[in-house]
This record gives sequence, C-alpha cells and structure tokens, in this order.
Amino acid sequence: MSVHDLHSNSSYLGHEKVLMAVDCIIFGFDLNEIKLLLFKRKVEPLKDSWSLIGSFVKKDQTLEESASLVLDEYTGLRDVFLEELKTFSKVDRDPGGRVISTAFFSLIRLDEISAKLVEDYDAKWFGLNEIPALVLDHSEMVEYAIEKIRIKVRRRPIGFELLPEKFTLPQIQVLYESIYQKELDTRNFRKKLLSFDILTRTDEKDKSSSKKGAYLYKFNKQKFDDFVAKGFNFELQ
Amino acid sequence: MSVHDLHSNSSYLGHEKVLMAVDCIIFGFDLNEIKLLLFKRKVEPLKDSWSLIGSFVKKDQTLEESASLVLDEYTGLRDVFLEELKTFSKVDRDPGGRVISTAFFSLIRLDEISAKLVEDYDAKWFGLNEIPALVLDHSEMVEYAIEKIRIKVRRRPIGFELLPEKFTLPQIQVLYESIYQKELDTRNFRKKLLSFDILTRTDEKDKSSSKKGAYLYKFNKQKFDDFVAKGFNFELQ
DNA sequence: GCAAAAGTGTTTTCACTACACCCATGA
DNA sequence: TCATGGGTGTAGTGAAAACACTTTTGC
Repeated sequence: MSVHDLHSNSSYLGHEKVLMAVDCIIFGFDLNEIKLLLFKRKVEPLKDSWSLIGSFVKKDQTLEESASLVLDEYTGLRDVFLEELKTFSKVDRDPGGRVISTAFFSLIRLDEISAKLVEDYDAKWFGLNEIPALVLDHSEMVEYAIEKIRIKVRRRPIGFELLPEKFTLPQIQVLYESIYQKELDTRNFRKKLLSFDILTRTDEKDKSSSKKGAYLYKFNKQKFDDFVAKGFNFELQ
Repeated sequence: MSVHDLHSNSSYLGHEKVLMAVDCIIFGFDLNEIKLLLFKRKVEPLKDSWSLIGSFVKKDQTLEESASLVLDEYTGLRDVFLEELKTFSKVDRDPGGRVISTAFFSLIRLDEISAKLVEDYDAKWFGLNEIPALVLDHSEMVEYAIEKIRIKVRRRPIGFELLPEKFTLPQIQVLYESIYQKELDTRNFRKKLLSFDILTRTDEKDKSSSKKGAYLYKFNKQKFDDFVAKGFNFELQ
C-alpha cells in the first residue's frame, strides 16, 4: 500500500486502527522539593507496580480533553498547566495490545490538591531522586519529562503553576535549586528575580522556617503577562 | 467507564480504536531563503489542494518509522533530521474518519533532493511568506512548526541539516535572516559564528553572487559535536 | 573606474559572577 | 546571648550591540 492512499478516498477503509491513550506526568512542589505524583496499580497484571495515571482516548475526545479529564478526576484540578510532551509508539510497548500513548506533563500547586484524594487513589508523591521503577515505558516518559522541565524552566517562569498564591523568596529559590539540582547564590538569585519586576512584596512574613521570618510575595499577574508576552530569558546561573 | 480501566485487563477489549497517521513538515534552504515542501493532491476530494505529505501508521511501525518511510519515499533521503512536533487530534479534523495525526518536522539539504523527484510527485517548494491554504488542519501544523523552528534554531546550530557541504558565510547569514525574518549585523554575526570554532575555511571561493567571491567553509564535524555535547547558546541578536 | 558584495575592529553597554557580613528573632 | 535563617551591595569580567570603511574584481 502506498502512502498515497491516505487521501485517496474519504472512508479510509482497510487501514489498521490502534488504541490511543494519554498518560499524565504530574509535578508538584511541596515548598521543599519538586515531586512527581505516581499511582499504585490495584489490578493484575503488574499489581502494586507504580505507574503514571492515564486513560484511553474516547471517540469524542481530543488528547488534551482526555488528559484534562484524567487530571480532574485524580487531582480535582481544572485549568492547570498541561502540555503535550511526546507520543510513545513502540510496537510492543504495552503487552495488552497495540496502544499508542501521548504523554502530557502538568505542573500543579501541591497546596491545592487534597491529601485525601491522593490517598484514596493509592497515589504518592516522589522526589525526583527516589522515583521507583514504573510499568510499561512510563520510566522513559518520566525521564523525558524531567529533561524537558529543566529546559522549560529556563525560558518560562513557572511560579504561577507550582507556587501557592503567597510565597517567600527562599521558597522560590529552593524550587529552582530542586529543579536544577544545584545550589544557587542567594544574592544573585534575588537580584535577578526581583529585576524582572513581576513580584509584589506583601507586608506579611512567613515564620515557619526561621525566627526572623521571610517576606511573602505575590505574583503581579499584569506584569507577569507582559513579561511572558515580550519574551525573556529566565536562565538563572 | 473509569480511567481505571486502562490497566485492568490485558486485552483492552471494548475500547474505541482510531486511525493513526503521520504528517511531515519538510523544510529546506535554497541558499536564498528557507522553504517548505508541499504536495498537490491528485485525488478527490480536495483535488489540487496543497497538503503536507503523510501516511497511516501500520501495525508494525512506530510513528518515527512511519515518518521516516514517508520522507524516504518522497525525497529519497534517509537519516535526515526528523523530530516529533505535536499530535493533532481534533475530533472532526478529518472528514474521512477519526484520524489522529502526529506531525513531524524535518530539515533537509535542498541540494540533496532531486528536482525530478519533487516534480514527479507534483510537489513544490514555498517560501514561508507564500504558503497557500492547506487541507485539513495542515496549516495549523505548519504554523506551529515555523514557530518551533524559530525557537529551535536559537538552541541548536542547524547548519548540518540545511546547508550543503560547502557554504559561504553570507549564505549562512541569509539562512538565519530568513528564519528570524530579520536583518543581522554582518560583523557581529561573523564574529559570533567564527568564535564557536566549528567552521573550517577552505581555499575555494564561491563567485556565484559577487565578483570578489566569498570563501567557502565546511563544518568541522569533530568540533561541532563537542560544541553540541557541551551545551551552548546559539542565539544571534 | 565603478558598482556590488565581501570582509574587517573598536568602543560602549549591560548582564552575570564572585564574594562576606549584618539583621531580626525565638528559644 | 546565641543560633538560625533572611536579607543586602560592590567590583570585576566578558559577551553583545552599535557602528563605517576598505578590499576585490568583473564589467
């Protein structure tokens, strides 16, 4: 059969169909480090293995819709950052049949997702250095996503997605250090971050991690949007 | 049906299957500007419309394999730059049926593809500013690809993929100007490019575009690979 | 000899780096 | 009063930007 056949009739009869799925790679930040949300399988085969959460794509859904629904069902979150990563299509990637799966990655605010929901689904947050073996090719997906997030974070301020409404500069520094897996110079970090002029300092202090307390900041949505639209370089050291 | 069902049995019976396709966005550089290779449909419906070239994905192929085969068949090229762009899945994107298509983009050396092959397939090269309306959602794919190539070019030297074996500095400058759609300062461009130390000047000159003639350069594969491996910033103005 | 493209250097500006001490507070 | 984390400034370095003239040669 020639590739010409793709558009040679409008019924596309005789071509081989496949199952299409999505898998979600969900990152969160607990104010200490960046973490990945994994789910324990409750059914055979591979019962008790850790896995990404996913779903088959229905006839009336786009991939994005399907991934959104998964995210909503398992985290209760809507309208969160969700981006296509890559489509995985190895012929034998799934012993259950020919399944092609598009991996999505999501950045969520850990403070918005209920611990109960996570528990109910037998899910768990893992630090990037303690990720267990995963079913199918999910480890490959995660590896790819971590690489991607390290690149992405340099070109896009990810604060809105991962940080709570109010946060301290030490917290956001820890976030970046956790992604880069590298210590950053406090003075330079603060200088650069503040120079973007997208943060507004509140009068409140967070004293949960020091006696002196650190000022809480908010993102200035307006300036943040201008900043993103104008294009910028968020690289930090 | 719950998303739990994804791994609840190994037969995945009862789930809805779809047709999976790939489409190739092929860029080339003719020493004047960067161009896109489009194909004219020869069959109804939408006969004579311009289209990307694609194929359905067979049972025993990955997406990458499928895209490689398309590229090989239509350009005669193997082992060229080919990268997944995004998967397009609007429910009604194809009037012929539910087809999900992964777009790939490719950078090729125009001097390596025979004009005859292009003619045989009723294909044509288009400058980025003269791209016609395309079938299905192919215009969207192309738009996305152009955006992507502008970002990509900043982080990766694309010379090997697009330039012939020997090329002049004015030619590579025109390539970058054509991608950025912006004039670059010759002195700064040459200074930066040469500072990477990945080019070797030959003794030959190309006199096709001036009386004085411009020196022909080659990529130094060894240094180029070190350069890529080490990580770098190829941003130019 | 002149038109047309190729080739070349210097100065200024600005962002990144490195680096060490004082501050505020609760215990 | 002291231990702990929060907060600040400056000098040096290097890369990017701006900018204009000379060279070569076919006609």
